[in-house]
Amino acid sequence: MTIATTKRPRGRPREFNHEEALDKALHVFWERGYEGASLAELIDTLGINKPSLYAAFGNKEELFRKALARYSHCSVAYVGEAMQAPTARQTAEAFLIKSAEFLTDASHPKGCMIVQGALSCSPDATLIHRELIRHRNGYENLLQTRFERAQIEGDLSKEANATELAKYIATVHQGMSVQATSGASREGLMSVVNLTLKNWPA
Amino acid sequence: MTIATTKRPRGRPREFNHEEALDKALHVFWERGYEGASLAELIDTLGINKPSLYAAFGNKEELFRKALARYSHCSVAYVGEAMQAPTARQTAEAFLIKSAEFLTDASHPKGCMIVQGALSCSPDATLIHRELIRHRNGYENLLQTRFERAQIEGDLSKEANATELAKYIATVHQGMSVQATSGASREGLMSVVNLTLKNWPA
DNA sequence: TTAATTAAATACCAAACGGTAAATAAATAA
DNA sequence: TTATTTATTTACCGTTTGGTATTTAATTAA
Repeated sequence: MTIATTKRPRGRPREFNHEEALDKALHVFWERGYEGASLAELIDTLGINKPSLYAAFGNKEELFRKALARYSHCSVAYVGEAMQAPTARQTAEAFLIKSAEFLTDASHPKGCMIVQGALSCSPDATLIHRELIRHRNGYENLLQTRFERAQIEGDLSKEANATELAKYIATVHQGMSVQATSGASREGLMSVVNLTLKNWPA
Repeated sequence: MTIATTKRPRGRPREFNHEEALDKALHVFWERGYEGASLAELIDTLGINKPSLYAAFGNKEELFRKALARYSHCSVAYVGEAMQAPTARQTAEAFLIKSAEFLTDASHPKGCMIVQGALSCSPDATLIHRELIRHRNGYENLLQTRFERAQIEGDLSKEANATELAKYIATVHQGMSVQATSGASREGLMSVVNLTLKNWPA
């Protein structure tokens, strides 16, 4: 009698780890963007061949969407945490400081995939282009909602404009992503963060 | 006797205007990015055929570089003007306000080509990627030099950090470019500009 | 009129693109 | 053992990519 393991599925077992492969795909898309990532580089990096990739993840666009979901849930998890900071000011601070660290982290490509995955692109990438815009708007709305809550809770002046404040923070974050891709250091980004937070509404 | 015109060159005259064609190419690269712009779309927009394009401009990379030069000299001329404002504060203000207008101008693609022309890209675009980084750094250095001059001239506090201030303004500009491409309005960008200038060092 | 020069037009090139059909291999179920 | 199921492998598909050789047309110089 063998040890009770999870029951194996019916046919030939796949020889690669699904999540590890998705993680590798994410890194390729992260560095190259949606269109800049070729299927050739993807299968080369994943170490599997094309039909296996298609069987496991669908086509290139579906693979990108799955990589994007993983990116959102894992890599950019710090955004959600920042929203839980006790005040609006601390939320903005946590979001920007964590961003400065994340965007220059040596363990993965520089910059933010949601910002740069399909900014200028051919008509073929229109759907992904729009999807990433929706994601960026989503994060901006998260900030706005958090700031509105802060106005109700009293730690942010009612004279402040939550919408404008959210767009300001989001814009700085997006600019920091471009800076990171251009080779800016973590210290360089932190100086931007400090200047940005200097004029927080009283 | 005919009117004295500019002497015609030797062979068959070209049937298109060189600068107009370059301008059209610029718009394609501006919207699509370097890699997202296909030769097919370029020759279709320019209304000439491939061999004519190659004879007039070299290959795709050279065409991009020439379009980029035109972009720098014409479209982004306002940057140089902003540097001539009487104070550092007025320079930053002029630069950001003009940027908000430029990035959302309806007469050309949204966003800044120097920011988005080749941000995430395949290895084929490495040289253009680096060229655009050099351009961005160039503008940042322009700001820094202007702010250092202001410290000598006395309209900017010597306790301010010109390098950090320049990076801050450049970062906001780059973020505004992403915002414009994502559909942000001119008013939205202006609110970012106002918040950015709010904390200008006394 | 002819030769020389330059541009435009047609047709073509190899390579890379995203994507798949068909054959083979490895596992479980009966 | 055999049938069934699923994954891997190989080979291939049509299309698009950036880039050219060749032919034809339009102009000036002689």
